[in-house]
Amino acid sequence: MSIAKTYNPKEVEDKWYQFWMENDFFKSVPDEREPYTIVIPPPNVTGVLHMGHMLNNTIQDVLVRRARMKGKNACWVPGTDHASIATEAKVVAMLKEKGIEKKDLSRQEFLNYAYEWKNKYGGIILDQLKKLGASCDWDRTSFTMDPALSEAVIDTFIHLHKKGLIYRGVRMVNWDPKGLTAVSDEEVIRKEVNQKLYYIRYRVSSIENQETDNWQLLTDNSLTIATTRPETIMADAAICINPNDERYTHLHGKKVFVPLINREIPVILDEYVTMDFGTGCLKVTPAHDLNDYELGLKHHLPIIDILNDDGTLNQKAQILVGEERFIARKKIAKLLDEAGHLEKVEDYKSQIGFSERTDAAIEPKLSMQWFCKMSEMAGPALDYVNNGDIKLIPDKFINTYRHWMENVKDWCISRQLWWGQQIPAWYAPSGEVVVAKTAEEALTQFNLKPSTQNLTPQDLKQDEDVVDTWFSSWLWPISVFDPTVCGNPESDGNADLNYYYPTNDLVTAPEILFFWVARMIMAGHEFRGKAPFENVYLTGIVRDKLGRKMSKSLGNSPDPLDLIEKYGADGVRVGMLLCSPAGNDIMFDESSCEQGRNFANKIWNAFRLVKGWEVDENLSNPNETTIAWFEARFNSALAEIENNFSQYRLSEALMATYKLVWDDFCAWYLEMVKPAYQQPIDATTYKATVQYFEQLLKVLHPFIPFITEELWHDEIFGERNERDCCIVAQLPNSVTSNQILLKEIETVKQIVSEIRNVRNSKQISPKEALSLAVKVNSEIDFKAYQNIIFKLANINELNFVDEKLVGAASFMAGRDEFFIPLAGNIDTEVEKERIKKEIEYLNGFLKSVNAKLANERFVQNAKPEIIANEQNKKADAEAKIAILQESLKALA
RNA sequence: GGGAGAUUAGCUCAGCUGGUUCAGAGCAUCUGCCUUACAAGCAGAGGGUCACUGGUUCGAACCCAGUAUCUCCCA
Repeated sequence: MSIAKTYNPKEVEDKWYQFWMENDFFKSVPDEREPYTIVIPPPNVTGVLHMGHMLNNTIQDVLVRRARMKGKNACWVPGTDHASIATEAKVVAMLKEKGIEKKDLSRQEFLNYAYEWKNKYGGIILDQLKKLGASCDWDRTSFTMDPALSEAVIDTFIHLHKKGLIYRGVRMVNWDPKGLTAVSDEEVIRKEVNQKLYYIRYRVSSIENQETDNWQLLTDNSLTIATTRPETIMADAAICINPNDERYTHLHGKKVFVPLINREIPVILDEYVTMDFGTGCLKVTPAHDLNDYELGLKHHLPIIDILNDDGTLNQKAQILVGEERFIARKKIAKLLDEAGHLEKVEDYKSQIGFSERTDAAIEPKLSMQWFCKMSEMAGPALDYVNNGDIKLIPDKFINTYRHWMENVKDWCISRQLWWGQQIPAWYAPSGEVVVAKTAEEALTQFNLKPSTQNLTPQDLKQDEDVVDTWFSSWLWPISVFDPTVCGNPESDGNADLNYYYPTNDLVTAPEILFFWVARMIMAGHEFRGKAPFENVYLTGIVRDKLGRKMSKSLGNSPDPLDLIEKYGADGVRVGMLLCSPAGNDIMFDESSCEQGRNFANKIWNAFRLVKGWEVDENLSNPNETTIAWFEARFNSALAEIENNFSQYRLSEALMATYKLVWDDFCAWYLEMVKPAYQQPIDATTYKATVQYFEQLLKVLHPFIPFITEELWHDEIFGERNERDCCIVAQLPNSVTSNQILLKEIETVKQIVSEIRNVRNSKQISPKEALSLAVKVNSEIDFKAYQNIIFKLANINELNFVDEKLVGAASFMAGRDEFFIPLAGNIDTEVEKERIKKEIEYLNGFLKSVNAKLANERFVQNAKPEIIANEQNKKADAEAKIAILQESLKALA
């Protein structure tokens, strides 16, 4: 049966994935082996696979497969997070299409729809990972809203509240008026927007000292402020000026009237105000601006909130009540103008925050929220990284991590949504609140207080809000194994947790270093007293080849499944890994997948060659040297690959593997041992080659699992028992390799190349056999390599000579001189020129070496081995020059 | 505005503790080849003032300072 000339991934990938699953090769249960654990960064349950996931999960799979093949009990836990905002938005949109409004549903009805949606679409992304070959233990698939994991979240909330680390407070949050929820800083996208800067005059209530030298800004007893948000003047609590601003010293201690509503507010002094921005007078609106809020706190200003949750103006605004904020802005500009308060309007560009989910302009808003105190937890979390218990890869991220942890702000954990874990806080009719797991427990707590006794369960109302999704995912490395220890740090934990935790590696993106990685470390410390992982491998952002971030809106992201369809999963994996050193953004170009596909095809064809060989037991082995060489080469490459992995240099490990297979094995080894067309091969060489092939499949497997598994089961490798599969084969350990042999074969390769060059330049066909003579000046025994040279360079005789050959093409390899007699085919002038050039080069080299050695300070300061090295170089160059000069003489 | 990082071949990147002529790899390009494993291939070749300017050193792509450009994070 003939094998296809090109490898067809489609025919084999699904088959082997199925096979691995059926045989439970991904499954892990605790045993006596050393565990190797990765928890997946749970993708958003609403998500579909994008290139970022591809990169991230390819890396994880390489690490997991490699660990498995090193005899560890490898466990990769998959799962998804419930992504409250994104999912709720999707469900709301879906309901809307059906003509159902969220506000018409009860909480439970809404959740039923949401679960229905999740059950239908929530697994898509995990199925896509299977196409990539991800060897996750699917039996362990977790979801952040699984009952047990949700309970862990609630228990954690109660635990931290008890410890005083969770509190309720009025704080400035990023309010999404469209989504009607607070969003985290990370969910706010800043964009530059063209705006207007309105210059508004406020009347000063009394001016005692009119001896001012700046009347442009102070006409008619007024001052002028510049603002982009004129609709918020009704919420003004003060005007702030810089105390050092000499233009305004006369305003110290004065009051002004807010235009249109004529409310009197004070002029306050603070160096916070930039004197050269706008007019140097700042309106302070504590309820609607974060900086103003802080200024307000500092100066004890009242907080006047004039906005409703949906972004319309409320009663406190006194005017334009009920108008939407942007409409109100236009209207108030008109009103101000009509009343003579609007001095001028300028165009102005500034950064505005938009909700990642709804794209509504974020409104800074004071709101009653639940917060998690970060200062106490940040300390230990920082220590783990500072003292090296957790390594960030690459370590340049330590600075960023440190900076963030040292300036950590409290975490707003409540979200005004239904999809998520409902906050376990219960309110009495009086408004008093207790935190408890159930209404009954809450009742017990209330009954202990004199002010809230004799309540019935019906009197209690649970907090409407849910907790932030990150409040689930920070427990992830623990809760996927044993959710019950969350909130119960004194618990011993189950067998799984004790075996798998702490996990080994976490592979994630640097942009969530803080709000996920750091918080997992906090939670790990809180509940286990141990960091959740040892290494954090930070991948880059996948960009297109123009350097733009891949995004749906730009449409510049290829569909990963299309890529797999086109290049095979193995090809895409190689393509992703080749261009992705840790921590660097990757400029993704489809051509790298093509390279990956070509690589798989190369392996396929190497296999076809070997498979096509017929063995003749009577033949003796002519390839002893070659076989020994590849053994050495394989081991030295293995050591290099090992070293790359130990430093998480995956792209380099792959490249080393790629070269080992393509260059060393295919281009050299196979060419060296390959019998002539339709000739049989000797048994020893065949056996060695098949064995090497099998070893290479193992080394390749973590990178390209499908083709390696496919080939693994071919009959050339002999009868295999059922569980003898590439995925669980054990990687060989590198043993010391024969360095002399490695070096000498390098010389042999050079000789072959030189002969090919001679053919090329003299236009001699590769089919025409040539004769070779060598004048040996080194220790190398070329007899041992004769066969190789004969075969690869089509040489039919090798003569050992003591004198230079005249009328021959010549070259040097190391110190040895080689001649190819080519009667009448040698242009001595060209030859002389070539040799002269080489001498010139060597002289230049020698000069630089001599200069070093003649330098007293070099000889004094440099390390002895470096000096010895220079002396070697000198001797070597001198010897070569001598030989070349003789050659020159011989030609003359 | 504050902080972090980057700048090496056309592209993507290595270059560890300053020490071989150290300037590398892969891809791309160019020139030959349809040599029965592979044209998704084979054999060759070209290509760089290591962003710039100074400094330290016997010696700098590497260390230091400044400049320029870019990226990211925070405000």
